[in-house]
Amino acid sequence: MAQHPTEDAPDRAVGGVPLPRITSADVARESGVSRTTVSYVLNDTAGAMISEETRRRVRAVADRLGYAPSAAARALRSGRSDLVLCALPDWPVGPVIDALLDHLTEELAVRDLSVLVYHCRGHRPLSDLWRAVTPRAVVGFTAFTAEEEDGMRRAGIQVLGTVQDEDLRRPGAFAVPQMQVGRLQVQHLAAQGHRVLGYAAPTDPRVAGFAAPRLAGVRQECRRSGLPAPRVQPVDVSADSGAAAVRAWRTGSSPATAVAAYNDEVALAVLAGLRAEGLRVPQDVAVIGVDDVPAGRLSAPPLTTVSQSVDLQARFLSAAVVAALDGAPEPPHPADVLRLVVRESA
Amino acid sequence: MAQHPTEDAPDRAVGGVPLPRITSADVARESGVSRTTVSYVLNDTAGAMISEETRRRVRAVADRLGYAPSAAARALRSGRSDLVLCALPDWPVGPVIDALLDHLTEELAVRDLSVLVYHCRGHRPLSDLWRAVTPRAVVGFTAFTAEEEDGMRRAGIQVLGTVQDEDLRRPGAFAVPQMQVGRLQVQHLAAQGHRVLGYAAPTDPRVAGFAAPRLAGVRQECRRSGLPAPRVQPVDVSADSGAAAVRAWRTGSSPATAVAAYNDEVALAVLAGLRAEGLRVPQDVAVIGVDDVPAGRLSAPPLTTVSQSVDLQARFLSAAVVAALDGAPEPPHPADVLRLVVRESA
DNA sequence: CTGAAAGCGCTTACAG
DNA sequence: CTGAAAGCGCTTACAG
Repeated sequence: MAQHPTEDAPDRAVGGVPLPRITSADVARESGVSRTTVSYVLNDTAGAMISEETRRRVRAVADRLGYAPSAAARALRSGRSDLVLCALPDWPVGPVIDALLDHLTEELAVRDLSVLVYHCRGHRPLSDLWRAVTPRAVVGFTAFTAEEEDGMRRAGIQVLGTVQDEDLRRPGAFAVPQMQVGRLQVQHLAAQGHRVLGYAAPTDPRVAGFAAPRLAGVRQECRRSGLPAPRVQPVDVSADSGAAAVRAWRTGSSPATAVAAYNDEVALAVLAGLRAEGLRVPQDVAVIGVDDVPAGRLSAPPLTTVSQSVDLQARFLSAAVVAALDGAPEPPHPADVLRLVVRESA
Repeated sequence: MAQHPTEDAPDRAVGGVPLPRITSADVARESGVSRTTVSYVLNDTAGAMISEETRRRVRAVADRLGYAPSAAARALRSGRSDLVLCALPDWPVGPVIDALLDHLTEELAVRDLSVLVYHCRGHRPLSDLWRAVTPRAVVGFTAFTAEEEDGMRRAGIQVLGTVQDEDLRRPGAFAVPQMQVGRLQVQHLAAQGHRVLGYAAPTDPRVAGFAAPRLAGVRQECRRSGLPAPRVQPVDVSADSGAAAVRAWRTGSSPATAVAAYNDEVALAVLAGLRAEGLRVPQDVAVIGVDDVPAGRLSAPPLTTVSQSVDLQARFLSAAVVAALDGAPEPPHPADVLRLVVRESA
């Protein structure tokens, strides 16, 4: 916005008088054919017998006029759009989902599909949106209610979505097995000889859906390996919070010698807390995170973590969307999405 | 996607037979009025004299049937939608823009506007998209070409966009003054008595648009303060890269005693490089970043940085979009968006 | 090889 | 207070 009004803003001066839209009728008139022909040419409709000469002319005129079909009209007519809607949860997404979206956008662009991202916030129900834009598919990075999902399916929209681990066999489900994430953390820690583990849980209640299965996996693996149950402490993104948790873990007759964190960000806070308490990592306390964020490579010491291999997931997700759209069988889930990245902290 | 086919997938079994859409005609028939009346009631059309009794009935039926107007039809009819499109650049966005989007989504939801985010990737031109969804406004977090912007304006779409510092007076422009960011970094460093500065530039060519003005600000402030020109080194997100830059800064007759980094992520890499080279922060070399990311609070030592106060920016952006939509005068740019956050690294 | 015509679902003058 | 009718721009049988 201009801080001071300027004289030379012709675009704005004539503002409020939008030029009429270029329609297929304009292209038809200008190239001396019917709208039918224009539609056939521009959509490469199979079985339309149109001379090369006519095609060339129509395309040239469309280009010259800057014609772009109205998606609204097309959607109204055909009942479908070229849109894939991604619904994001109301918690901060972070680099993993960002990367997933980027990849998906690129993959689907080659199929002439546009990915639109909706941040589920505040009070507009998602249903307003999908009824509005009638996307071909909706990809949820947050759980849908059963009614919502039913509604979309009934409207002929393909629904893919993250689910909790136990629902992974449902059609359209995709998810990293979050329990497995927790198990992997404990396996690594136990292999290093640690027996008493602390668990750094997130404080943001909105991520509870992810946090619960990870912690469940940690608990389960502790049981399996014959370790005592993990000592859970909430940790938010501050050194103070990390330090408080550290003090709690170190008290008692059997202090924890290793900490599994909900994710790298929380792990970084634990690292800072450990530093503040004068404890060495990994000698006094080992730490392992989840996600493999860039900052984890740069911390002191560099963070051992569980990577979710975004690339594999992204490729699978794109393939799953395309398959759903084509009515093709779903692609196989990728194996080995989880990878242990051993650096110095554990 | 199911890992194994399941028997109990009734939703999928009947798939491909989408239920017909509920239309305003259905609501009209069911409530014994005309479609006109349905439209009047549901849109609260001013000047429509409809009995409270009728309104109640229509609304009840609409609810019961789960009626939601077709955005495609509405857009076709009115030439406008309830959508605001945000165009993201093709580089990784990070938490600042994420926060901006979240806030914008919430602000605009109360005006019944939905924010849709488009990751500009690959080969689909943006114009395909805005012609397709005919949004009320397009907010660009990346520069538009002049033709693109012209096209949108002519189609009656409000265009807001980030611009380089020098264009800040253009209508629809919003931007944090990036040069000012660089100046602030140098001012702080100079106030601490540093005279020879290193600059850690990003290696990703896609962020050049942001990097250039920040570095220009650093250069300018060095000149003004009578400091020698900053010694620029590229740094990517790795300790090795940070260490290489550190060695370069420390060689020669007048080694740098402080480093300004393009952003916090790069600053974290510099910190890691300094650590690897056995240098103390800030005693041997001071470091200042930009963005105030969470990881910067947790690093060793905690990172001094320039915060862009996302809240203020978000509020301004929302207000600017709403004003543009209403044809109201643009809100004043927020003052003091930039804030120095002094922690321990400088 | 090409065109006239219907219809997707909505809103809005216009006419009762 | 309410309804019949036009028209937004497109695609697609259908008829030449």
